[in-house]
Amino acid sequence: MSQRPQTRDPELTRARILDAAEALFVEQGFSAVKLSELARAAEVTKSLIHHHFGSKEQLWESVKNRAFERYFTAQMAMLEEAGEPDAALLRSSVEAYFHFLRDNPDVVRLFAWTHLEGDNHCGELDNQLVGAGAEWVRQAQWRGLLRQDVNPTHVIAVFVMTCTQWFEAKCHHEHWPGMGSDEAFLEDFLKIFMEGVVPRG
Amino acid sequence: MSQRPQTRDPELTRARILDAAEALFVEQGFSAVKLSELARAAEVTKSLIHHHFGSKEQLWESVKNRAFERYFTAQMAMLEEAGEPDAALLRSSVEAYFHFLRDNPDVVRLFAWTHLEGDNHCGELDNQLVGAGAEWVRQAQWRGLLRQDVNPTHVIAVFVMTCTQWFEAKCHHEHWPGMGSDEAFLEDFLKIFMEGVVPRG
DNA sequence: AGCGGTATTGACCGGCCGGCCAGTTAACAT
DNA sequence: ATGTTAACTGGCCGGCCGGTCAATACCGCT
Repeated sequence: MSQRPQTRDPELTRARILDAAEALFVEQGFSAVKLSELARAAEVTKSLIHHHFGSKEQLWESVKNRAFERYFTAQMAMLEEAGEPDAALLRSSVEAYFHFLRDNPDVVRLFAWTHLEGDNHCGELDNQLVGAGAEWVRQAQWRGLLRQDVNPTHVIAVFVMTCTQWFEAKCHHEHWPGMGSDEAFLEDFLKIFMEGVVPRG
Repeated sequence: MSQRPQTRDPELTRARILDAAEALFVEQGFSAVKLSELARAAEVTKSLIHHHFGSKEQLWESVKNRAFERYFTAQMAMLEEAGEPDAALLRSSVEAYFHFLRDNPDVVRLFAWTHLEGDNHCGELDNQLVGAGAEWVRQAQWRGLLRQDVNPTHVIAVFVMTCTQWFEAKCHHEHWPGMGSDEAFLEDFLKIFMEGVVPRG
């Protein structure tokens, strides 16, 4: 049994607890996680968890806060990189979002858990993101680059939900007959989506 | 306290337990449900639950089996009603699926729980459904009624996943700025989807 | 050096969880 | 009537859950 370092580092301890908690909560869900298990995983005592976070529930809140903050800043960064709105940029935004979810499965599962809890925790942050995305679509519509008879928020919603569900329900449809790889599906989705949002020729 | 009827009816008892269990599991998830609570809700003793179902886990399996069977037969009935494949029928199939989910929120949550558990429980049944749907799309493609450069299974997947996520993540996006009602979203999704799957004119 | 504060520990607690079992009662076949 | 089977009950149990608390170890400040 390797001894813990003698020096104290409360921030590192908090981070270790948060990391272990995120892994377990994301894997098993809030009520299935046992504090004893979590303490073992984080290599701290149970009491220390209570000392730093108060209760299991507050810890769960902290985990969600931290993860959503990460999600939000990543998305905002992507959004700010975007330049002039046009169809090609919409396509690459969808690709970027899809690949972000692929590379961050924890975020996907966290969303799923909060959906089931009816938790709209990341509400304000998300409203900002969606608002910015919708505004972006609206500008492209004004310029005649996207069809104008659809609600811009719905355009965002369609691709966000398709990408999200692709990864949330992976275990469900990955064995469907004829189903392709991540990239093959994205390719076909983009064919349908892009053809559906450009103005009718 | 109303007395239970003196006559015995094991099937009714089983059904009562299954009903109560479905309600609780769907609401709270497997590990958050307590057998004592379930017994109270079903108006039976805890022992009786074990007598009929063995364990909490087996009960959860039974609940899922029953619910997925219902889902499967409903979907199969809808599929068999479908006639000649064409674009209009695809549209009405999407509408039917969307409204089915709207009217069966338990099914939606059940799917979400099983996704998080990595449970591919309804695998075989679903493969049949998806296979039939994809075959239907393939025929429409042969006849030139749908574009031929997309995987038929992906066409099914796109609309199934969008509809599913719309209801699974309702609490998440229902407050997004500019988001419309169920029907308004379905309308816009269909505009995009249908325009995306018909052959380019 | 001495002190205050807090990070950290381990022992402990009340409560309740899922599950079990011995016993009772209704249904039914003969 | 009587024996058999299975539905049903109440009481109980071992274990572990989240949480508490007094005691200790370490750090920063003066």
